Amino acid sequence: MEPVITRFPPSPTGYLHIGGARTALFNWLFARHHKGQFILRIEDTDQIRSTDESIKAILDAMDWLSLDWDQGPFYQTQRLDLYREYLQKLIENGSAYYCRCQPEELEKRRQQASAAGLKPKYDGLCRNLGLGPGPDRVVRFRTPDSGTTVLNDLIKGPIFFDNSELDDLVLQRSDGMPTYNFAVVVDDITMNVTHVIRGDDHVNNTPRQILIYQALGVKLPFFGHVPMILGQDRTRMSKRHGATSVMAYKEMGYLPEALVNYLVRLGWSHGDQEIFSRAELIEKFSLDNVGKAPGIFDPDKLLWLNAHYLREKAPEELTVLLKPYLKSFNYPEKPEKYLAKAVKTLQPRVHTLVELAQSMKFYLAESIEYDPAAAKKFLTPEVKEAFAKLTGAMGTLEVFDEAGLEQVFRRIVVDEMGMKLGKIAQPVRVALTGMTASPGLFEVIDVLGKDTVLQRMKLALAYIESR
RNA sequence: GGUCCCAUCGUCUAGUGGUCUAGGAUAUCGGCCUCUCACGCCGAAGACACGGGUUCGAACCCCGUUGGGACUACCA
Repeated sequence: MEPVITRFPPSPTGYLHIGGARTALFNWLFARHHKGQFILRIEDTDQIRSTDESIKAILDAMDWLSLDWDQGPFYQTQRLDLYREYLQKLIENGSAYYCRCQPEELEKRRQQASAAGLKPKYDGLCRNLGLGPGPDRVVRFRTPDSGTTVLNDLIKGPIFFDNSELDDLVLQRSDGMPTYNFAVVVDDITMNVTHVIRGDDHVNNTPRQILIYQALGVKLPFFGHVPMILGQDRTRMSKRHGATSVMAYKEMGYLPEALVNYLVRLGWSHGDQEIFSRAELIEKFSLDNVGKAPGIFDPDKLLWLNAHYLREKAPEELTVLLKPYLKSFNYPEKPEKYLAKAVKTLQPRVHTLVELAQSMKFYLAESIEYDPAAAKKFLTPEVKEAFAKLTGAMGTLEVFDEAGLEQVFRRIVVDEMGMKLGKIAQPVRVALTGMTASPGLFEVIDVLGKDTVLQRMKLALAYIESR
């Protein structure tokens, strides 16, 4: 069995989007599963729209997702000789011909044709003129006008196309650049690609490509067309459906493993399993379990997965990842150990790194602000006595840890004062965090440390006095 | 318009003729846990688009209808 070779061929006309990332991922997984190779190829033959920034953005995103390639990146603009060589073969064997029709005329004739109720395909004007090269001339493929082309799709099964429906597509533009359908074929042939896995928006291109393979007398690769990812309104994902750029998810505080897990499960499944490690993915991924129906991108489920992976991370590791996000909030610097301890208490309560950074505020800021409603409700004269006693008791504590703290609280509040712990926990929480929702009270006290806790308790006492 | 693809809870999906009074996940709602909020646990509600066949028997096979999507460039 020949080794599997897959490829991901983005065109550098923008950032890597969610759909492209999934295609890349499927190709990567398929190659890794079969212990084959994964190629990265930059399809930059559209010189007007291709940019270096886009190339960098795509590479960055691939890197963030840990999708490494074994060959490339190859650039089509550096392979022009190859396309010319293959084009010559087609011209020589009569499968391609020069055409001098100009874009404007073509457009006009297309409109006339559809006005007359005909297919707006190329009318074959230059087909048998025997034209040679010349300025403003393109090379077209001579599509058979009868017969059927079969695409045996790995995902969708056999699909039949009448060749008469296809027209004579342009192979080489008047500027000498190959067009997509031609360059892909030449590249996939010369790179020995065995499996072409791509979005099913390419299904209709495939018969044209198959015809080119055949005209070249070359063996076909396997094709697998993956259904598209749709937005909430069931149309193709685009900017108006929210963030579509992979890197935008990084900025929003998502973990690459969450995005990968989400993307792979959108269109592929393995029984009832939802969570997959990278190793499991490689082991279990198969085209057989890729569905045929398009999927709608569901931000809620992604968020859930992200929260899941956030919870799984070791606090120290998460702290490292959190640093850049913390920075954007301009908090005072704190030691790594302190950060990790604080992170640990917040981990199960947040969904993104941004949310985590945001919720670190009461641990990091010099002073806290009371939520007005919370202060009004909980920082009242009736907790004064308890606050005073608690502050005093905590001040004398030798070991300032969770268990000891809880003991002190229970002794004073429950035993001595005969109150329910809950009655006093909320006010203390407000005094320490400014909010009514936070990690466990004793965890918070433990992380904050004696000095800060006593200081904030005294501040709260003063606040109560002043109202 | 033409060509092609698709169709199970709101969403992602399991399901490949009988085990389906259709399973899981997410989202929603309720309860438990509890110092709050989360996490976690338990529970509720929620789907085979429709119509014909084939068959002893269809979510599963066939046809049609409807609905949705993609493509229809000297873009990829």
